[in-house]
Formats: sequence, C-alpha cells, structure tokens
Amino acid sequence: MRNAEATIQHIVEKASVLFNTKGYAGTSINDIMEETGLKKGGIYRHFESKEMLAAIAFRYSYQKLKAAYLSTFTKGQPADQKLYQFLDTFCHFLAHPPVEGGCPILNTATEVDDTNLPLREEVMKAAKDWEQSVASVYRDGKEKGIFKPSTDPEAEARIMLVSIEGAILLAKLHKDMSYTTPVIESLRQRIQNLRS
Amino acid sequence: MRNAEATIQHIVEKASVLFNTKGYAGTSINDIMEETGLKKGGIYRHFESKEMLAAIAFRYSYQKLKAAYLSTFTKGQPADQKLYQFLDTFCHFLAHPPVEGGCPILNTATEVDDTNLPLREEVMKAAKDWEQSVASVYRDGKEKGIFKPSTDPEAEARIMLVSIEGAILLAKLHKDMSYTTPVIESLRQRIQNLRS
DNA sequence: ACCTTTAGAGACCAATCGGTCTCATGCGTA
DNA sequence: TACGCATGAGACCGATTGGTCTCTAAAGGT
Repeated sequence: MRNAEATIQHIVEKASVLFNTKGYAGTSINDIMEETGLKKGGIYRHFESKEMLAAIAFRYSYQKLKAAYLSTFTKGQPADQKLYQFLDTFCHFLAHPPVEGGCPILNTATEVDDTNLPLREEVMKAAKDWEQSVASVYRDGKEKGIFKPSTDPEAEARIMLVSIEGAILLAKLHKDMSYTTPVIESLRQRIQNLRS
Repeated sequence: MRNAEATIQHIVEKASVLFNTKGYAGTSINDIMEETGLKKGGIYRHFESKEMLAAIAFRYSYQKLKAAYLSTFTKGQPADQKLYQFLDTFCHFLAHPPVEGGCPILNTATEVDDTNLPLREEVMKAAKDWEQSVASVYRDGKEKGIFKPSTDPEAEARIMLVSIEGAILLAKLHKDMSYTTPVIESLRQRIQNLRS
C-alpha cells in the first residue's frame, strides 16, 4: 500500500488506454481492475465514479498526444514548414499512434452525450485547445508575411482539424490508412495556396 | 397478432431511431420494447439478436438519408451545380436532419469494433456507396467538360465525405452548427477551382 | 513501541444486460 | 366449426454492470 499518488497515476495510465481503445461504455470497472491489478476498493478510493475517472483519463490521453505532436516540431521553422511537418507527423501517427487506440478526441466525441457531462466538457476543451494550437501557427505565418493577409487562422485551423478527424474516422472504418492520402494532399495544396 | 411484415417494419423504424440517437451499446432491448410496445418474445421472434437488428436498422437509416438527399437534386443540372446543391442540402440537414440523431455513418462508425461484424459490414458498405454516389457526379462533370481533365472523382468525393463527417462530428461536440461554415466554404472553393 | 491514519481487499448489492423458453391466443384454412 | 400454426406475451436465466461497505493491515508520527 502507501503512495496514493503513484496508485492514482497507475490507474489513470492503464484506464486511459482502455477507454481510448474500447470506449467509455465498452470499458468496465472489471476491465480496469484486471489491467491495474487492483480491486474495486483500490480504485473507488481514489475516483468517485467511472465517469470522473474517464474524464481524467481522457485529459491524460490528450496531453500525451499533444506532447507527442509538439515534440516533432523544429523550433524557429517558418509557419508553412511547420504545417507541412504537422501533416507528415499526422501521417506517421496514423501507423504509429502515440496513444493507443488513436485520436482520443475522435474516439470520445461520438460517445459522449449529455448524460456524461464531466467527460463531455473535457473533450470540448481538448478540441478547442487543439484548434487554437494550429490556429496560432497560421496566425504566426500571417503576421510574418508568409501567408496572405486575407488568411483566416481560425477558419484554416478548423478546416484542418475537421479534415483530419474525418479522415481518421473513415480510414479506421475501412481499416485502410492509405484512405487518407487524397485528404492530406488537399490540405497540403491549401497551405501552398495561402502563401503570399 | 398476424402480419409479421408490418411488425418487422415497425420494429426496424423504431429501433433505427433509437440506435442512431443513443448508439448501439446505449440502446437496450428494453428501450426497444418500450418504444415499439412489444415484449421480448415479439422482438426476438423476428430478429435473432440485437446485433442483427442493429445492422438492419442501420441500413434502414442510411437508405432514408440517401433518399432524402437524392430528392433534393434537380434533374439534368450540370455537375458543379449539383455539388453546390449538395452542400446546401447538407447545411439544411444540419438543422433539420432527415433521420433523427444525424448522420448514421458517423454515429455508427466509431462504435463498431470487430465484435460486431454484421453492423460493421453494413457501415462500410454505406460509406462506400455514399462516396461512389458523390464520385459519380464529379465523373459526370469531368466527362461533360465542366471539370478539368485532371480531376480525380474518387479523391474529390473522399475529400468531401471526410470533410462533411468531420464537420458534423465537431459541430455536434460543440453544439454549434455554424461551426461547419468555414469547412463548407472551403469545399465550395474547391469545386470552383476544379472548373475548366 | 504504540496509536492513528489510510490504502486497498473483497464480499455484497440492486439493477440491468442480452437472450431463451413456454404458453396462450387469434387468424387462416379445411 | 374445428384444427393447426404463426405470433407475441412475459416469466425466467445467468452474467455483468457500477457502486458501497466493512474490515485488514501497513506506514508515519510521536
């Protein structure tokens, strides 16, 4: 026993993989017990409900994914290069996802309804954060004169996020990761067309 | 009693709404019993399992959605006009979905894993059918000289499908249908850029 | 060394899950 | 009119769900 901190971390790590792989409804407390090696008492001592655990586990997954993306960026690159790199990283992550089960935003967004408010809030926050991260690159490129002054950073970021999430969704459905190729190509073209 | 046909139809109609609204896992046989007014015996007489019922109900939802789209097309329009109309219809359907719960492909694609093969097959078929329907419009436009000879109908259809599904996903997450506006605008531009 | 605090085990709970089976009933047919 | 079969009611099933509660025992403070 002892060391509640480590136990909590252990539960979150294991649970985040389960939730992101099998979904919220598809993951039972029993699954989490098996994976962590803990019994009910050990889990419910630290988390008041499955719902709360799922929200915290989701945040963990998202942070891990974000960190993995950020680590691929070369500092001081021009904005357009950063975006190309972002797309390359995405393609690489399709085959080798940094978080098991693939994009947590996609995996969770469809499942959360209004009966699971803590989790829903967490997913919305993550989607907005993601969009803003990408938008800031466009904004930077616009300010530095790389992109046309007419560039709308928020709109561009949204188009990119939407295309990527949609592409993952359908690629997973068809079990064919090359499905995304035309979509990525269209995003590349779009970045190029923005250059001033 | 009597009239098994009508009973089956009744079950499929009610169940399709439930599945498309609350998801496969989120819909219980009890829910279907309440909605149809039938008891277990009446349902399981006609469907061997929840899984099979879900597959049939999904097909029904998809066919209804497709019919609703097709009915908005004006016959003999040029391809680019058809596509603009398609996007307009999509925008209208965002606020007034022809099938309750929104796009069945999106709603079901994330949930189906390998433990639900009949349903998964059905969703894959629907996605391919949808893509081919759109691709055929591009193909027609290319053949009639409206679009550039370099146009890739399949790729264009895929980009549109992916963008639309992604847009619905995030619009629903944020509960903000205007979220899709920049995405639709980018699709409009893309059609315009294809014109020869 | 003792005592308080607390992590975690695990029995237990009611509710619900998908699914089965038997039986009553009403319609079509002979 | 009587029979037989299709239809659906609904009791029943074992498994599983998320969650609670009590109790044990180890660790930290004094």
